[in-house]
Amino acid sequence: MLYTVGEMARETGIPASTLRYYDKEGLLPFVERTGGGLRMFSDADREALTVIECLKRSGLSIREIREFMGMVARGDGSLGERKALFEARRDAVRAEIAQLRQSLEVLEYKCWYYETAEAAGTEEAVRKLAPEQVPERVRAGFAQLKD
Amino acid sequence: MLYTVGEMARETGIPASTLRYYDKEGLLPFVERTGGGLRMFSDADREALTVIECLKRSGLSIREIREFMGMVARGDGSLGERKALFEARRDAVRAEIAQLRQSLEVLEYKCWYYETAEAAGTEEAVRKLAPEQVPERVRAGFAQLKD
DNA sequence: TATGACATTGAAGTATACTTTAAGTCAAGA
DNA sequence: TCTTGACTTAAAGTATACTTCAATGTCATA
Repeated sequence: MLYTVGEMARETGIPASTLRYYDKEGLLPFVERTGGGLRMFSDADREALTVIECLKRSGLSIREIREFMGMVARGDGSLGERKALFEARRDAVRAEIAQLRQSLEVLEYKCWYYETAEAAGTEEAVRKLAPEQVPERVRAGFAQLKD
Repeated sequence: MLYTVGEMARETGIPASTLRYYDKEGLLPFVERTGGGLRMFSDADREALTVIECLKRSGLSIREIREFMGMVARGDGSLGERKALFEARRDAVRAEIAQLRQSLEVLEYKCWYYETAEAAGTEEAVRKLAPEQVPERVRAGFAQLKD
C-alpha cells in the first residue's frame, strides 16, 4: 500500500507539513517519489513514523533521530549502537514514567485539597490540617510538598 | 527559613536564571524582597515551586501557570476553578503515562529486536520472523508497529 | 568600612520544532 | 484536453522557554 503525504497525514494524525519537515530533516530517507516528484509513503515508512514518534516521546531531538537514521543506513555494522540507543531510550521512558507518577501524587493531593476546601467554602481550614488528617491515599503527594 | 535566589536554586535544582524568569513572568507573586531589592524565598515559595514543576510536567505553559496564580490571588472565589484545573491536569498526566507505556512497549520490542539481530550478526533473519516467533513479552510493541 | 560573593535589571540571544506563505507543478477524472 | 485538488519548494514566520550579557547594586564578614 502506498500513500501520498496527505493520506499519510490522515493515517497517522501527523500534519502533512510536519511529514515534509521530517523528510527535509532526514528522518524519512526511504520515502519514494513518483516521476513527477510527489512523495509516496509505504507501510514501512508508516512503521518508521511510529518508531520516530516513540523516539520523540522518549526525549530524542530531531537531530538525534536523524543520527539514528544514519545508523540504519550504515547497516548491520551499527546494530550494537542501535541496540544501545533503544536501551537508553527505554530506560529514559521508564524514568519519565516514574517522574510523572511522582507529579501525579502531588496533583492527586491537590485535587483532594481543593475538593475539601470547596466543600468547606474556604482554604483556611484545609491549609491548617495536620498531616495525619490528610487521607492516606493522597499523603504521598502531601509529603512531597512538605518535606 | 529564608533563601536567596542562589540558595533556592541549590535547594530545588532549578537554575537561578530560571527562578528570576519565573518571577518576572508572574509565577512567584509571593516572593518577598529585602530593603535593597534582593529576593527572599520562603518555604511556601519552595512548595509553590514544587507545584509549578508538577503543573509544567503535566503540560501547562508558563502563561497558563500564571493564570493559575491569578486564581490563587483571587482567593476562595476561585476554589472551584482551581479544583477543575488540578483535576484536568491529573487526567492529562494519567493519559500521558498511558501514552508513555505504549511507547515503552515499542521500545522494548525494539530492544529485543536489536538484541536478537546483534546475536545473529544481521537484521535480515529477525525482520523475517513471523509474529508467533516474537516473544510474548514484546509482542504488544510488535503489534503496534505492524497493525 | 572595605571587600567579595552574590544579587539586580532590561535586553538581546539561543534552541527547538514546527507552520505558513507564495509561486508554481502534478495527476486523476469529466 | 482541461480542470481541480493536492502536491512541490525555499524561505520566512511563530511559539515557547529559557540563558546570557553588561552594567550596577546589596550585604555579611573580616
